[in-house]
Amino acid sequence: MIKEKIKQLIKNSIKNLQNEGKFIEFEIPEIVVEYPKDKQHGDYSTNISLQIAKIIKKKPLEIANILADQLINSRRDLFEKVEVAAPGFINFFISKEYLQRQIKEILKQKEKFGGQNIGKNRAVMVDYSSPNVAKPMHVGHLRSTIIGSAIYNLYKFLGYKVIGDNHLGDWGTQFGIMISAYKKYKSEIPNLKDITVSKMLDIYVKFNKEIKNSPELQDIAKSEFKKLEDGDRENRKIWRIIRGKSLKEFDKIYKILDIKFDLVLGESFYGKYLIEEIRNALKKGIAVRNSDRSVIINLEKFNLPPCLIQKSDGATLYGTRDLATIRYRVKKYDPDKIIYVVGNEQALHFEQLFHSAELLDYISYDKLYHMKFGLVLGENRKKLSTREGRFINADHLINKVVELANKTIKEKNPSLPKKIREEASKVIGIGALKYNDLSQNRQTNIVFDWNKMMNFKGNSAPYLLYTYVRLKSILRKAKFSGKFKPEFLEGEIELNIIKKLTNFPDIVKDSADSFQINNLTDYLYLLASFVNNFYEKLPVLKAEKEIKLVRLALIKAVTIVFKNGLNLLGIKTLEKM
RNA sequence: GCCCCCGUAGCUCAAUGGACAGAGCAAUGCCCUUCUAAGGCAAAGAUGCAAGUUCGAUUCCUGCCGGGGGCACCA
Repeated sequence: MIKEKIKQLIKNSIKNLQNEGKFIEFEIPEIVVEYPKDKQHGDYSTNISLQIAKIIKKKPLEIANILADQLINSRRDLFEKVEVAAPGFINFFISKEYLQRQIKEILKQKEKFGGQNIGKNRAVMVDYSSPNVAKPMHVGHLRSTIIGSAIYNLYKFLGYKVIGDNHLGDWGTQFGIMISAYKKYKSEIPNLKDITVSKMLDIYVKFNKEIKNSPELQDIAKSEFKKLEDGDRENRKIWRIIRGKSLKEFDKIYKILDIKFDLVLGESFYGKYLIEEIRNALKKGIAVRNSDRSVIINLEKFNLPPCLIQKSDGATLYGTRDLATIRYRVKKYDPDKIIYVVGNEQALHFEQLFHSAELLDYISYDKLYHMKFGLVLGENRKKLSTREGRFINADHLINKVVELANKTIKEKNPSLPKKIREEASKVIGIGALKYNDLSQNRQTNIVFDWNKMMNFKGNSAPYLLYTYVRLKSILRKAKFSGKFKPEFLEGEIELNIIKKLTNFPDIVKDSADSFQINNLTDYLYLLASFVNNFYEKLPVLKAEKEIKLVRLALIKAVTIVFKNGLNLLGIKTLEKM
């Protein structure tokens, strides 16, 4: 946590100067420490002197020089130099000795470098994946699943008590459609217990097409859902069987992706709280009942359309269940944050939901986060729609990527035994798939592109894994004994790698705080390119004894950080590929 | 019509209001008798338009153009 250290030092320096009467009284502005983009500008930088200059209307360079003097004198062990760059940037160059000590720290920590107890067991809930029952999982849910599980890992690593909840879409009018479709096409399904998910989808799509021609089918679907909600025995039975079948399919995907949840409650779980939910909202005067018997929460003061929580036929909606879910979660876990990993398209819904939850006094608005991401669009740049049967099946995608990985290994490394190859293809293929989603921050919609998904070069998981494998290969040939003399670690290439390694804890924290996992992927990619440059230029096995030992230590330290970093992304590491 | 997201190199992406806008793919030229060439090195290439705030704008404000999504009885 060098960033925090530097922040503290700056604060102290400013206070010292103020005590000496150097600056007139002013509030210390927010101190921001950055990682500069290139080597020339040092290892960390801040433009705090500019901020101060703005407040006290003095020359930034002058202030920067005074501050820099203070800083270097305060920690000669930490900084090699503290340099002022135009117009008011202060660059910190970490000292060689400090870096040499850091490699020992990293090696001491073995497999957990960067794990911190910032969370102190405070709870964070992550709501992710949440596919709709009775439909195949598609790429959109895959994004939520992958991003959600990474954010889960990050918070866990920081010491939070994290609860991952797969909030299944297993309730609502869409289920009314499913039940109606089943009843309509019953003759095609001799035994409900043998129904497959693809058959479910088939009749679902077929029924939706029919709705377009005869809109009265929509009403039938609604009433089937109402019956389900009211406890109709037949509908409950259909629901139970279809739900169970779907869950089995989902579990297969979660298993291959190596994704776990603490809770899989689903929307249906909250059925029993919904009447109370509506009554409660009415009683508090937050919700009102319209003349047609529907119930809404007015959100005009937030410039939002009202949130409907009960339909005129008495049935409940998405919003009702989500409110009940929040209330349940707060009561049971008292989370610091609830993070919803859901696509952009639901932005309005979450705005409504979060404001409603605050109005109802369940939880404050700023503890609720919609971690949104761009939609995955089809090749025609239009939204993929399950209803219309246009989607990319997650199952299919996973198989295809793993298959390609297998083929690639066969080409690149034909001597690798079949069994190892097959294990490696899973790690590489699924890693590539995950990395592709995690390395992007922007909320731009993504046009689904097979070529990109299958790109195993450059900034991709296979590149990171390749780097890791090569390091492991060296460690197999010359075992690292743990003994080395850090003072032999002094080449620029090696020191730059150590600098990078010491950033790791800061990067993990920043990624979690800002929900920007691509900070972490960018970091790992840059580290990998440093390392590739390193073993291209500097021999390890053939180096002189002390140099060899210290380089082995460096490699060992890098593998520790790599392993931690990749695991946080949900990517496993491997020994050979 | 109203609201939200987005517009950066030929393509896909990066950049808490900061330094010279970073990468990868594709295309060009080098490097496998040396720890896995899924690699390394070199050169080339970009902020939709117009004003504004600022010492400083890809980032913030306003307008326009372009793409996508959403707007109570779906989730």
